[in-house]
Amino acid sequence: MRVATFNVNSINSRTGALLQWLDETRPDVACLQELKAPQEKFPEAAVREAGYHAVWHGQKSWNGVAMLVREEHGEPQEVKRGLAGDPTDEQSRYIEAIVNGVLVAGLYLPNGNPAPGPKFDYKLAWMERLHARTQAMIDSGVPAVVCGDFNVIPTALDAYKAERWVDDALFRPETRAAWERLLAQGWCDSLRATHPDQVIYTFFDYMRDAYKRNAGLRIDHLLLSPSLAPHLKAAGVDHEVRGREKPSDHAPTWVEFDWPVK
DNA sequence: ATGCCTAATGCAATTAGA
Repeated sequence: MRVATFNVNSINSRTGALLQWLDETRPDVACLQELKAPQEKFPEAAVREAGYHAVWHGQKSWNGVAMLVREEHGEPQEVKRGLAGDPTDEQSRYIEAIVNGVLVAGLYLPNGNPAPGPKFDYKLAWMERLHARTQAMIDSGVPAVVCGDFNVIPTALDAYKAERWVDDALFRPETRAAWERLLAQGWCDSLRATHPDQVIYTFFDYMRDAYKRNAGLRIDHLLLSPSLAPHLKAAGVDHEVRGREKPSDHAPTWVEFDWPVK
C-alpha cells in the first residue's frame, strides 16, 4: 500500500498537475494540503474521473485538506475533520479516515511565522493537540499513517543552509522539540528511516530558482505507527513534479509498506 | 533588513506562504 502527501498550493490552480501525477503514480491514498478553496470549489468530478474517491475540508482563501482514495478500496470512512482541543479553531488543517483497515491522517500544520508571536503560539498549541490525538492512536494499537505538510524541519540535514533557519518557526528549538516528542511516542519518520544520511528535500521556494539550486527543505513527512513500521518497504519524493510547468512549491512525497501483512 | 515568487481576493494592494 502506498500513501502519498502533496501540498498542492491551490487545488484549482494545480488540478492538471495533480491529475498527471495521480495517473503516473497511482497512490492508494493521497493526502492533499493547501487546497485554498471553499468546500464547494473542490474539483470532485475530475478526481472521481481519475478513479479516486475523496473526502475534503475546504476553506475560503487559505488552508484546506483532502484525502483521495483509489476507488478499488471503496469509500474512505471519515472519522475526524479538524483537530480536537480548541473549539475556537476554524482553520481547515486536519482530516482522518480509515482506508482498507489503515487509519490515515492528513494534516497541514501551521507555519508559525513570525516567531515569536501569536502565530507561533498557535503552531505550538496545534502540535500539542496533535500529540494528544497521535498518542491515542498509539494507545489503541491501530495501524496508522500520519502524513502531511508538517512545516517542521527536523534536523540541520533537512534544510539548505540550516544556519539561516535557526530563528524561523519551522526550525526553532521549540518546534524541533515538539517534533522529537511526537516521534518518541513511537512513530517512524519513513523517509529518514529509508535514507538515514541523504539530503532529501520536499519543498523548494519559488524565489531565486530554489529548485534548480536544490535549495530546499524537508518539511513534508509520513509517519508510520509501530504496528506498520516493521512493514515499511520504501519511501521517496516525486522530485521531478516540482520541476514542471506551473508547479506547487512542494513535491509529492510517499511511503510504501506491506499491507495487508502477509 | 528586504525583495526576490505565487496565489486568493477582487480589481489595487494586501495577506500569506516557508
